[in-house]
Amino acid sequence: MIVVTNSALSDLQESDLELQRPRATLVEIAADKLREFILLEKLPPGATISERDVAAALGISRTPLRGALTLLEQDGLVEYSVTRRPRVADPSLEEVAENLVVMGALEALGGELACVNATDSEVKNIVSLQQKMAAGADTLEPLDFFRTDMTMHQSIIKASGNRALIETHARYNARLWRARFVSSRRSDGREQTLAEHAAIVDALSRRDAKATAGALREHLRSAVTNISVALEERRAAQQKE
Amino acid sequence: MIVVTNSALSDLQESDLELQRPRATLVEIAADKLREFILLEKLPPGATISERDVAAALGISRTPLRGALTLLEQDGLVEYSVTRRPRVADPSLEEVAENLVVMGALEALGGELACVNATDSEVKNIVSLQQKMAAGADTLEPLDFFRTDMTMHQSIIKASGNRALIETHARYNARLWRARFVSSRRSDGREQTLAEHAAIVDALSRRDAKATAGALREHLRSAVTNISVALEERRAAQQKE
DNA sequence: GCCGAAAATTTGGTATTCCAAAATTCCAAA
DNA sequence: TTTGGAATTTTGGAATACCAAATTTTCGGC
Repeated sequence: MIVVTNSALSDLQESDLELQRPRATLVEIAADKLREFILLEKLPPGATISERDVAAALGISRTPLRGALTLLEQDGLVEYSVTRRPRVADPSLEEVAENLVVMGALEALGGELACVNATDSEVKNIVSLQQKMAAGADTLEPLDFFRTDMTMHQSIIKASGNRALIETHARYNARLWRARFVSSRRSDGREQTLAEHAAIVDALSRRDAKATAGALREHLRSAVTNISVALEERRAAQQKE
Repeated sequence: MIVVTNSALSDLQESDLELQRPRATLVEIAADKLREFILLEKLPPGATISERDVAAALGISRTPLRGALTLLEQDGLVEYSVTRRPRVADPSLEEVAENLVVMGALEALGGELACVNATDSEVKNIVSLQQKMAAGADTLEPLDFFRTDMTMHQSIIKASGNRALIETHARYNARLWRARFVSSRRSDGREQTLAEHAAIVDALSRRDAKATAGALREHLRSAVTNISVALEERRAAQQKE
Protein backbone atom coordinates (compact mmCIF):
# COMPACT_ATOMS: atom_id res chain seq x y z
CA MET A 1 0.00 0.00 0.00
CA ILE A 2 1.13 3.51 -0.72
CA VAL A 3 1.48 5.54 2.41
CA VAL A 4 0.80 9.20 1.84
CA THR A 5 2.45 11.29 4.50
CA ASN A 6 1.36 14.78 5.29
CA SER A 7 4.66 16.19 4.26
CA ALA A 8 4.44 14.54 0.87
CA LEU A 9 1.25 16.45 0.21
CA SER A 10 2.27 19.74 1.73
CA ASP A 11 3.41 21.30 -1.52
CA LEU A 12 -0.10 20.89 -2.87
CA GLN A 13 -1.76 23.15 -0.36
CA GLU A 14 -0.30 25.51 2.21
CA SER A 15 0.99 27.77 -0.52
CA ASP A 16 1.63 31.43 0.14
CA LEU A 17 0.11 33.11 3.11
CA GLU A 18 -3.05 31.10 3.44
CA LEU A 19 -2.02 29.76 6.79
CA GLN A 20 -5.42 30.51 8.22
CA ARG A 21 -7.03 27.47 6.74
CA PRO A 22 -6.64 24.19 8.60
CA ARG A 23 -4.33 21.86 6.81
CA ALA A 24 -6.00 19.33 4.59
CA THR A 25 -6.82 15.95 6.06
CA LEU A 26 -7.07 12.69 4.18
CA VAL A 27 -10.81 12.99 4.59
CA GLU A 28 -10.92 16.17 2.53
CA ILE A 29 -8.46 14.93 -0.03
CA ALA A 30 -10.42 11.73 -0.46
CA ALA A 31 -13.68 13.65 -0.67
CA ASP A 32 -12.26 15.84 -3.42
CA LYS A 33 -11.06 12.86 -5.40
CA LEU A 34 -14.31 10.98 -5.00
CA ARG A 35 -16.30 14.05 -5.94
CA GLU A 36 -14.31 14.28 -9.13
CA PHE A 37 -14.74 10.58 -9.86
CA ILE A 38 -18.46 10.86 -9.39
CA LEU A 39 -18.89 13.99 -11.46
CA LEU A 40 -16.83 12.55 -14.30
CA GLU A 41 -18.76 9.31 -13.94
CA LYS A 42 -15.65 7.31 -13.27
CA LEU A 43 -17.90 6.14 -10.48
CA PRO A 44 -21.22 5.98 -12.31
CA PRO A 45 -24.56 6.84 -10.72
CA GLY A 46 -25.95 3.95 -8.74
CA ALA A 47 -22.61 2.20 -8.40
CA THR A 48 -22.07 0.58 -5.05
CA ILE A 49 -19.05 1.72 -3.13
CA SER A 50 -17.13 -0.93 -1.29
CA GLU A 51 -15.38 0.85 1.53
CA ARG A 52 -12.47 -1.53 1.49
CA ASP A 53 -12.00 -1.48 -2.26
CA VAL A 54 -12.30 2.25 -2.71
CA ALA A 55 -10.09 2.95 0.29
CA ALA A 56 -7.44 0.66 -1.15
CA ALA A 57 -7.79 2.31 -4.55
CA LEU A 58 -7.15 5.69 -2.95
CA GLY A 59 -4.29 4.31 -0.91
CA ILE A 60 -5.88 5.19 2.42
CA SER A 61 -7.55 3.25 5.19
CA ARG A 62 -11.26 2.96 5.68
CA THR A 63 -11.35 5.48 8.50
CA PRO A 64 -10.76 8.64 6.46
CA LEU A 65 -12.67 7.20 3.53
CA ARG A 66 -15.75 6.84 5.67
CA GLY A 67 -15.37 10.46 6.67
CA ALA A 68 -15.25 11.44 3.04
CA LEU A 69 -18.38 9.43 2.30
CA THR A 70 -20.20 11.24 5.10
CA LEU A 71 -19.18 14.52 3.51
CA LEU A 72 -20.36 13.48 0.10
CA GLU A 73 -23.61 12.23 1.53
CA GLN A 74 -24.23 15.74 2.80
CA ASP A 75 -23.53 17.03 -0.68
CA GLY A 76 -26.05 14.57 -2.05
CA LEU A 77 -23.51 12.73 -4.15
CA VAL A 78 -23.54 9.55 -2.09
CA GLU A 79 -26.50 7.72 -0.62
CA TYR A 80 -26.83 4.93 1.89
CA SER A 81 -29.09 1.98 1.27
CA VAL A 82 -31.43 0.70 3.95
CA THR A 83 -28.71 -1.71 4.96
CA ARG A 84 -26.18 1.12 5.00
CA ARG A 85 -24.29 0.16 1.91
CA PRO A 86 -23.02 3.33 0.30
CA ARG A 87 -23.59 3.97 -3.38
CA VAL A 88 -23.23 6.82 -5.82
CA ALA A 89 -26.42 8.85 -5.84
CA ASP A 90 -28.61 8.52 -8.88
CA PRO A 91 -31.18 11.26 -8.51
CA SER A 92 -34.40 10.98 -10.42
CA LEU A 93 -35.37 13.69 -12.82
CA GLU A 94 -37.89 14.82 -10.27
CA GLU A 95 -35.23 15.21 -7.60
CA VAL A 96 -32.97 17.15 -9.91
CA ALA A 97 -35.87 19.44 -10.71
CA GLU A 98 -36.60 19.98 -7.03
CA ASN A 99 -32.98 20.87 -6.44
CA LEU A 100 -33.01 23.30 -9.33
CA VAL A 101 -36.02 25.07 -7.91
CA VAL A 102 -34.14 25.69 -4.68
CA MET A 103 -31.05 26.66 -6.64
CA GLY A 104 -33.20 29.19 -8.47
CA ALA A 105 -34.28 30.83 -5.24
CA LEU A 106 -30.68 30.88 -4.00
CA GLU A 107 -29.36 32.48 -7.15
CA ALA A 108 -32.17 35.01 -7.26
CA LEU A 109 -31.27 36.01 -3.73
CA GLY A 110 -27.61 36.09 -4.68
CA GLY A 111 -28.27 38.37 -7.63
CA GLU A 112 -30.37 40.66 -5.50
CA LEU A 113 -27.67 40.96 -2.86
CA ALA A 114 -24.94 41.30 -5.44
CA CYS A 115 -26.65 44.37 -6.86
CA VAL A 116 -26.22 45.96 -3.47
CA ASN A 117 -22.92 44.52 -2.32
CA ALA A 118 -20.79 43.77 -5.35
CA THR A 119 -17.75 45.92 -5.92
CA ASP A 120 -17.38 47.50 -9.33
CA SER A 121 -14.50 45.21 -10.11
CA GLU A 122 -16.60 42.18 -9.27
CA VAL A 123 -19.27 43.36 -11.65
CA LYS A 124 -16.65 44.01 -14.29
CA ASN A 125 -15.31 40.50 -13.85
CA ILE A 126 -18.76 38.99 -14.28
CA VAL A 127 -19.33 41.02 -17.42
CA SER A 128 -16.06 39.79 -18.84
CA LEU A 129 -17.00 36.19 -18.16
CA GLN A 130 -20.19 36.72 -20.08
CA GLN A 131 -18.24 38.28 -22.96
CA LYS A 132 -15.85 35.37 -22.98
CA MET A 133 -18.74 32.97 -23.37
CA ALA A 134 -20.40 35.04 -26.07
CA ALA A 135 -17.14 35.31 -28.01
CA GLY A 136 -16.49 31.60 -27.78
CA ALA A 137 -20.04 30.49 -28.52
CA ASP A 138 -18.97 28.68 -31.67
CA THR A 139 -15.47 27.69 -30.73
CA LEU A 140 -15.28 26.75 -27.06
CA GLU A 141 -15.12 23.11 -26.08
CA PRO A 142 -18.25 21.95 -24.24
CA LEU A 143 -16.38 21.54 -20.97
CA ASP A 144 -14.79 25.00 -21.22
CA PHE A 145 -18.03 26.66 -22.14
CA PHE A 146 -19.69 24.92 -19.23
CA ARG A 147 -16.95 25.78 -16.79
CA THR A 148 -17.14 29.44 -17.68
CA ASP A 149 -20.89 29.29 -17.26
CA MET A 150 -20.52 27.79 -13.78
CA THR A 151 -17.82 30.29 -12.87
CA MET A 152 -20.10 33.14 -13.82
CA HIS A 153 -22.89 31.89 -11.60
CA GLN A 154 -20.50 31.35 -8.74
CA SER A 155 -19.04 34.81 -9.18
CA ILE A 156 -22.45 36.37 -8.82
CA ILE A 157 -23.10 34.45 -5.63
CA LYS A 158 -19.68 35.35 -4.29
CA ALA A 159 -20.38 38.99 -5.04
CA SER A 160 -23.41 38.78 -2.77
CA GLY A 161 -21.02 38.74 0.15
CA ASN A 162 -23.27 36.38 2.09
CA ARG A 163 -21.13 33.52 3.36
CA ALA A 164 -24.03 31.24 4.24
CA LEU A 165 -25.43 31.70 0.76
CA ILE A 166 -22.06 31.04 -0.83
CA GLU A 167 -21.69 27.82 1.11
CA THR A 168 -25.17 26.52 0.46
CA HIS A 169 -24.94 27.45 -3.19
CA ALA A 170 -21.70 25.56 -3.50
CA ARG A 171 -23.38 22.50 -2.07
CA TYR A 172 -26.18 22.66 -4.60
CA ASN A 173 -23.64 23.23 -7.30
CA ALA A 174 -21.90 19.99 -6.44
CA ARG A 175 -25.18 18.17 -6.37
CA LEU A 176 -26.32 19.51 -9.73
CA TRP A 177 -23.03 19.63 -11.57
CA ARG A 178 -23.47 16.41 -13.47
CA ALA A 179 -27.02 17.04 -14.57
CA ARG A 180 -26.18 20.54 -15.69
CA PHE A 181 -23.13 19.37 -17.56
CA VAL A 182 -25.10 16.75 -19.43
CA SER A 183 -27.62 19.40 -20.30
CA SER A 184 -25.01 21.88 -21.45
CA ARG A 185 -23.64 19.50 -24.04
CA ARG A 186 -26.73 20.04 -26.11
CA SER A 187 -24.99 22.67 -28.18
CA ASP A 188 -28.24 24.11 -29.48
CA GLY A 189 -28.81 25.43 -25.99
CA ARG A 190 -25.92 27.87 -26.14
CA GLU A 191 -27.89 30.54 -27.86
CA GLN A 192 -30.55 30.50 -25.19
CA THR A 193 -27.97 30.38 -22.44
CA LEU A 194 -26.21 33.42 -23.81
CA ALA A 195 -29.41 35.40 -24.20
CA GLU A 196 -30.40 34.68 -20.64
CA HIS A 197 -26.94 35.49 -19.36
CA ALA A 198 -27.05 38.77 -21.21
CA ALA A 199 -30.23 39.70 -19.40
CA ILE A 200 -28.70 38.81 -16.06
CA VAL A 201 -25.49 40.71 -16.64
CA ASP A 202 -27.36 43.69 -18.00
CA ALA A 203 -29.58 43.93 -14.95
CA LEU A 204 -26.62 43.43 -12.64
CA SER A 205 -24.62 46.15 -14.37
CA ARG A 206 -27.48 48.54 -13.78
CA ARG A 207 -27.60 47.19 -10.22
CA ASP A 208 -31.28 46.59 -10.68
CA ALA A 209 -31.89 44.05 -7.92
CA LYS A 210 -35.42 43.12 -8.93
CA ALA A 211 -34.51 42.59 -12.56
CA THR A 212 -31.38 40.62 -11.71
CA ALA A 213 -33.28 38.31 -9.41
CA GLY A 214 -35.98 37.88 -12.01
CA ALA A 215 -33.52 37.13 -14.79
CA LEU A 216 -31.75 34.53 -12.66
CA ARG A 217 -35.00 32.92 -11.66
CA GLU A 218 -35.97 32.75 -15.32
CA HIS A 219 -32.59 31.31 -16.24
CA LEU A 220 -32.91 28.54 -13.68
CA ARG A 221 -36.47 27.85 -14.71
CA SER A 222 -35.37 27.21 -18.25
CA ALA A 223 -32.58 25.05 -16.88
CA VAL A 224 -35.21 22.74 -15.45
CA THR A 225 -36.74 22.33 -18.89
CA ASN A 226 -33.44 21.83 -20.66
CA ILE A 227 -32.17 19.33 -18.17
CA SER A 228 -35.37 17.36 -18.33
CA VAL A 229 -35.05 17.06 -22.08
CA ALA A 230 -31.36 16.21 -21.94
CA LEU A 231 -31.71 13.58 -19.26
CA GLU A 232 -34.61 11.98 -21.10
CA GLU A 233 -32.65 11.83 -24.34
CA ARG A 234 -29.73 10.36 -22.47
CA ARG A 235 -31.85 7.75 -20.79
CA ALA A 236 -33.33 6.75 -24.13
CA ALA A 237 -29.87 6.49 -25.66
CA GLN A 238 -28.58 4.35 -22.82
CA GLN A 239 -31.56 2.08 -23.10
CA LYS A 240 -30.58 1.26 -26.67
CA GLU A 241 -27.02 0.30 -25.85
CA MET B 1 -17.51 2.23 30.11
CA ILE B 2 -21.06 1.55 29.15
CA VAL B 3 -21.34 -0.48 26.00
CA VAL B 4 -24.46 0.33 24.06
CA THR B 5 -25.41 -2.56 21.84
CA ASN B 6 -27.64 -2.19 18.86
CA SER B 7 -30.25 -4.45 20.31
CA ALA B 8 -30.42 -2.39 23.48
CA LEU B 9 -31.40 0.59 21.39
CA SER B 10 -33.72 -1.13 19.03
CA ASP B 11 -36.86 -0.32 20.93
CA LEU B 12 -36.15 3.35 20.47
CA GLN B 13 -36.42 3.33 16.73
CA GLU B 14 -37.59 0.64 14.33
CA SER B 15 -41.12 1.02 15.61
CA ASP B 16 -44.05 0.14 13.42
CA LEU B 17 -43.61 -0.24 9.73
CA GLU B 18 -40.90 2.30 9.12
CA LEU B 19 -38.48 -0.34 7.99
CA GLN B 20 -37.44 1.81 5.07
CA ARG B 21 -35.14 3.97 7.09
CA PRO B 22 -31.66 2.66 7.81
CA ARG B 23 -31.25 1.78 11.45
CA ALA B 24 -29.66 4.42 13.59
CA THR B 25 -25.92 4.37 14.02
CA LEU B 26 -23.98 5.64 17.00
CA VAL B 27 -22.94 8.54 14.81
CA GLU B 28 -26.51 9.73 14.44
CA ILE B 29 -27.39 9.10 18.04
CA ALA B 30 -24.33 11.01 19.19
CA ALA B 31 -25.06 13.83 16.75
CA ASP B 32 -28.58 14.15 18.13
CA LYS B 33 -27.37 14.26 21.69
CA LEU B 34 -24.65 16.76 20.94
CA ARG B 35 -27.06 18.93 18.98
CA GLU B 36 -29.30 19.03 21.99
CA PHE B 37 -26.42 19.83 24.31
CA ILE B 38 -25.34 22.68 22.09
CA LEU B 39 -28.80 24.13 21.60
CA LEU B 40 -29.52 24.03 25.32
CA GLU B 41 -26.07 25.46 25.94
CA LYS B 42 -25.02 22.52 28.05
CA LEU B 43 -22.09 22.86 25.71
CA PRO B 44 -21.82 26.64 25.50
CA PRO B 45 -20.78 28.54 22.37
CA GLY B 46 -17.04 28.63 21.97
CA ALA B 47 -16.42 25.67 24.26
CA THR B 48 -13.69 23.38 23.06
CA ILE B 49 -14.65 19.79 22.52
CA SER B 50 -12.16 17.17 23.59
CA GLU B 51 -12.87 14.14 21.47
CA ARG B 52 -11.78 11.76 24.18
CA ASP B 53 -13.70 13.43 26.98
CA VAL B 54 -16.93 13.90 25.08
CA ALA B 55 -16.79 10.41 23.66
CA ALA B 56 -16.34 9.01 27.14
CA ALA B 57 -19.18 11.17 28.43
CA LEU B 58 -21.44 9.73 25.77
CA GLY B 59 -20.22 6.22 26.44
CA ILE B 60 -18.92 5.70 22.92
CA SER B 61 -15.50 5.59 21.32
CA ARG B 62 -13.92 8.40 19.37
CA THR B 63 -14.72 6.88 16.00
CA PRO B 64 -18.48 7.49 15.97
CA LEU B 65 -18.05 10.74 17.89
CA ARG B 66 -15.84 12.11 15.15
CA GLY B 67 -18.52 11.23 12.64
CA ALA B 68 -21.05 13.11 14.68
CA LEU B 69 -18.76 16.14 14.84
CA THR B 70 -18.44 16.09 11.06
CA LEU B 71 -22.22 16.10 10.81
CA LEU B 72 -22.56 18.98 13.21
CA GLU B 73 -19.89 20.90 11.39
CA GLN B 74 -22.05 20.68 8.28
CA ASP B 75 -24.94 22.00 10.31
CA GLY B 76 -22.77 24.88 11.42
CA LEU B 77 -22.97 23.97 15.09
CA VAL B 78 -19.35 22.88 15.38
CA GLU B 79 -16.26 24.57 13.98
CA TYR B 80 -12.67 23.47 13.65
CA SER B 81 -9.82 25.73 14.65
CA VAL B 82 -6.80 26.19 12.43
CA THR B 83 -5.16 23.37 14.33
CA ARG B 84 -8.25 21.22 13.89
CA ARG B 85 -9.47 21.36 17.43
CA PRO B 86 -13.24 21.19 17.41
CA ARG B 87 -15.29 23.70 19.34
CA VAL B 88 -18.90 24.72 19.62
CA ALA B 89 -19.66 27.36 17.02
CA ASP B 90 -20.17 30.88 18.27
CA PRO B 91 -21.50 32.79 15.29
CA SER B 92 -21.26 36.54 15.27
CA LEU B 93 -24.35 38.63 14.96
CA GLU B 94 -23.35 39.30 11.40
CA GLU B 95 -23.21 35.60 10.58
CA VAL B 96 -26.58 34.96 12.17
CA ALA B 97 -28.01 37.78 10.12
CA GLU B 98 -26.54 36.35 6.92
CA ASN B 99 -28.06 32.99 7.71
CA LEU B 100 -31.42 34.56 8.37
CA VAL B 101 -31.37 36.26 5.01
CA VAL B 102 -30.92 32.92 3.30
CA MET B 103 -33.53 31.38 5.57
CA GLY B 104 -35.89 34.13 4.45
CA ALA B 105 -35.43 33.24 0.81
CA LEU B 106 -35.93 29.55 1.60
CA GLU B 107 -39.12 30.14 3.53
CA ALA B 108 -40.47 32.49 0.90
CA LEU B 109 -39.93 29.79 -1.68
CA GLY B 110 -41.49 27.25 0.64
CA GLY B 111 -44.59 29.36 1.13
CA GLU B 112 -44.90 29.91 -2.58
CA LEU B 113 -44.69 26.21 -3.31
CA ALA B 114 -46.96 25.33 -0.43
CA CYS B 115 -49.70 27.47 -1.91
CA VAL B 116 -49.58 25.22 -4.95
CA ASN B 117 -48.78 21.86 -3.41
CA ALA B 118 -50.17 21.76 0.11
CA THR B 119 -53.12 19.49 0.76
CA ASP B 120 -56.15 21.01 2.42
CA SER B 121 -55.41 19.07 5.57
CA GLU B 122 -51.88 20.42 5.65
CA VAL B 123 -53.22 23.95 5.41
CA LYS B 124 -55.73 23.21 8.10
CA ASN B 125 -52.99 21.91 10.35
CA ILE B 126 -50.94 25.05 9.85
CA VAL B 127 -53.95 27.20 10.65
CA SER B 128 -54.51 25.27 13.86
CA LEU B 129 -50.91 25.77 14.92
CA GLN B 130 -51.35 29.48 14.45
CA GLN B 131 -54.54 29.38 16.52
CA LYS B 132 -52.80 27.46 19.24
CA MET B 133 -50.16 30.14 19.47
CA ALA B 134 -52.68 32.95 19.44
CA ALA B 135 -54.75 31.29 22.17
CA GLY B 136 -51.72 30.70 24.34
CA ALA B 137 -50.13 34.08 23.80
CA ASP B 138 -50.39 34.95 27.47
CA THR B 139 -50.13 31.53 29.01
CA LEU B 140 -47.66 29.38 27.07
CA GLU B 141 -44.21 28.80 28.44
CA PRO B 142 -41.50 30.44 26.35
CA LEU B 143 -40.18 27.08 25.18
CA ASP B 144 -43.63 25.81 24.21
CA PHE B 145 -44.52 29.01 22.41
CA PHE B 146 -41.24 28.84 20.57
CA ARG B 147 -41.58 25.17 19.70
CA THR B 148 -45.00 25.75 18.22
CA ASP B 149 -43.61 28.66 16.24
CA MET B 150 -40.86 26.47 14.84
CA THR B 151 -43.27 23.67 14.09
CA MET B 152 -45.44 26.03 12.13
CA HIS B 153 -42.57 27.18 9.97
CA GLN B 154 -41.47 23.62 9.39
CA SER B 155 -44.98 22.58 8.49
CA ILE B 156 -45.15 25.20 5.78
CA ILE B 157 -41.88 24.03 4.34
CA LYS B 158 -42.98 20.40 4.50
CA ALA B 159 -46.16 21.33 2.69
CA SER B 160 -44.06 22.64 -0.18
CA GLY B 161 -43.35 19.03 -1.06
CA ASN B 162 -39.82 19.90 -2.17
CA ARG B 163 -37.45 17.47 -0.48
CA ALA B 164 -34.31 19.46 -1.19
CA LEU B 165 -35.90 22.51 0.32
CA ILE B 166 -37.08 20.59 3.35
CA GLU B 167 -33.59 19.28 3.96
CA THR B 168 -31.80 22.58 3.50
CA HIS B 169 -34.35 24.38 5.62
CA ALA B 170 -33.86 21.86 8.39
CA ARG B 171 -30.15 22.54 8.29
CA TYR B 172 -30.65 26.27 8.65
CA ASN B 173 -33.13 25.63 11.38
CA ALA B 174 -30.53 23.75 13.38
CA ARG B 175 -28.03 26.49 12.80
CA LEU B 176 -30.38 29.28 13.85
CA TRP B 177 -32.30 27.52 16.59
CA ARG B 178 -30.37 29.00 19.48
CA ALA B 179 -30.37 32.57 18.23
CA ARG B 180 -34.07 32.42 17.48
CA PHE B 181 -34.83 30.92 20.84
CA VAL B 182 -32.95 33.64 22.66
CA SER B 183 -34.84 36.17 20.62
CA SER B 184 -38.20 34.57 21.28
CA ARG B 185 -37.82 34.88 25.02
CA ARG B 186 -38.35 38.60 24.73
CA SER B 187 -42.02 38.23 25.53
CA ASP B 188 -42.88 41.63 24.11
CA GLY B 189 -42.21 40.16 20.69
CA ARG B 190 -45.14 37.77 20.83
CA GLU B 191 -47.63 40.30 19.62
CA GLN B 192 -45.59 41.07 16.55
CA THR B 193 -44.92 37.39 15.92
CA LEU B 194 -48.61 36.62 16.03
CA ALA B 195 -49.54 39.46 13.72
CA GLU B 196 -46.97 38.35 11.17
CA HIS B 197 -48.03 34.75 11.47
CA ALA B 198 -51.62 35.78 10.91
CA ALA B 199 -50.64 37.44 7.66
CA ILE B 200 -48.79 34.34 6.54
CA VAL B 201 -51.55 31.94 7.40
CA ASP B 202 -54.15 34.20 5.84
CA ALA B 203 -52.28 34.35 2.54
CA LEU B 204 -51.63 30.64 2.62
CA SER B 205 -55.28 29.86 3.25
CA ARG B 206 -56.19 31.88 0.19
CA ARG B 207 -53.34 30.05 -1.58
CA ASP B 208 -52.02 33.40 -2.66
CA ALA B 209 -48.43 32.45 -3.47
CA LYS B 210 -47.11 35.98 -3.92
CA ALA B 211 -48.65 37.21 -0.67
CA THR B 212 -47.49 34.15 1.28
CA ALA B 213 -43.94 34.55 0.06
CA GLY B 214 -44.03 38.24 0.83
CA ALA B 215 -45.40 37.72 4.32
CA LEU B 216 -42.73 35.12 5.10
CA ARG B 217 -39.99 37.34 3.77
CA GLU B 218 -41.28 40.15 5.94
CA HIS B 219 -41.47 37.86 8.96
CA LEU B 220 -37.88 36.78 8.56
CA ARG B 221 -36.75 40.32 7.96
CA SER B 222 -38.19 41.35 11.30
CA ALA B 223 -36.53 38.31 12.84
CA VAL B 224 -33.18 39.78 11.87
CA THR B 225 -34.00 42.94 13.77
CA ASN B 226 -35.35 41.18 16.81
CA ILE B 227 -32.46 38.80 17.05
CA SER B 228 -29.98 41.60 16.75
CA VAL B 229 -31.58 43.39 19.65
CA ALA B 230 -31.86 40.26 21.75
CA LEU B 231 -28.29 39.15 21.20
CA GLU B 232 -27.00 42.61 21.96
CA GLU B 233 -28.95 42.74 25.20
CA ARG B 234 -27.68 39.33 26.11
CA ARG B 235 -24.12 40.25 25.39
CA ALA B 236 -24.44 43.33 27.53
CA ALA B 237 -25.93 41.29 30.35
CA GLN B 238 -23.14 38.71 30.20
CA GLN B 239 -20.55 41.45 30.24
CA LYS B 240 -21.85 42.61 33.60
CA GLU B 241 -21.63 39.22 35.26
C1' DG C 1 10.21 37.00 39.85
C1' DC C 2 10.37 36.61 34.65
C1' DC C 3 11.32 34.48 30.40
C1' DG C 4 12.24 30.99 27.14
C1' DA C 5 13.47 26.49 25.88
C1' DA C 6 13.00 21.70 26.59
C1' DA C 7 10.40 17.88 28.47
C1' DA C 8 5.99 15.86 29.35
C1' DT C 9 1.35 15.55 28.15
C1' DT C 10 -2.69 16.04 25.63
C1' DT C 11 -4.93 16.14 21.29
C1' DG C 12 -6.50 14.97 16.79
C1' DG C 13 -5.47 11.89 12.37
C1' DT C 14 -5.12 7.52 10.70
C1' DA C 15 -4.49 2.48 10.54
C1' DT C 16 -5.70 -1.76 12.33
C1' DT C 17 -8.64 -5.00 14.55
C1' DC C 18 -12.78 -7.22 15.87
C1' DC C 19 -17.59 -8.02 15.50
C1' DA C 20 -22.33 -8.48 13.93
C1' DA C 21 -25.26 -7.96 10.10
C1' DA C 22 -25.98 -8.74 5.31
C1' DA C 23 -25.18 -10.94 1.04
C1' DT C 24 -23.73 -14.78 -1.39
C1' DT C 25 -22.71 -19.53 -2.23
C1' DC C 26 -23.64 -24.16 -1.98
C1' DC C 27 -26.09 -28.25 -1.43
C1' DA C 28 -29.69 -31.40 -0.46
C1' DA C 29 -34.59 -32.35 -0.69
C1' DA C 30 -38.62 -32.16 -3.59
C1' DT D 1 -34.49 -28.26 -12.46
C1' DT D 2 -36.07 -25.73 -8.60
C1' DT D 3 -35.98 -24.22 -4.02
C1' DG D 4 -35.19 -23.47 0.90
C1' DG D 5 -31.91 -22.93 4.13
C1' DA D 6 -27.46 -23.67 6.17
C1' DA D 7 -22.57 -22.46 5.65
C1' DT D 8 -19.40 -19.14 3.97
C1' DT D 9 -17.89 -14.79 2.63
C1' DT D 10 -18.26 -10.00 2.40
C1' DT D 11 -19.57 -5.70 4.23
C1' DG D 12 -20.11 -1.88 7.26
C1' DG D 13 -19.96 -0.23 12.51
C1' DA D 14 -17.26 0.60 16.18
C1' DA D 15 -13.20 0.07 19.42
C1' DT D 16 -8.53 0.27 19.94
C1' DA D 17 -3.72 1.29 18.97
C1' DC D 18 -0.24 4.26 17.39
C1' DC D 19 1.80 8.44 15.66
C1' DA D 20 2.80 13.28 14.89
C1' DA D 21 1.47 17.80 15.93
C1' DA D 22 0.03 21.03 19.29
C1' DT D 23 -0.32 22.35 23.95
C1' DT D 24 0.96 22.64 28.61
C1' DT D 25 4.19 22.16 32.20
C1' DT D 26 8.61 22.30 34.08
C1' DC D 27 12.78 24.21 35.07
C1' DG D 28 17.17 26.53 34.45
C1' DG D 29 19.30 30.98 33.38
C1' DC D 30 18.89 35.79 33.85
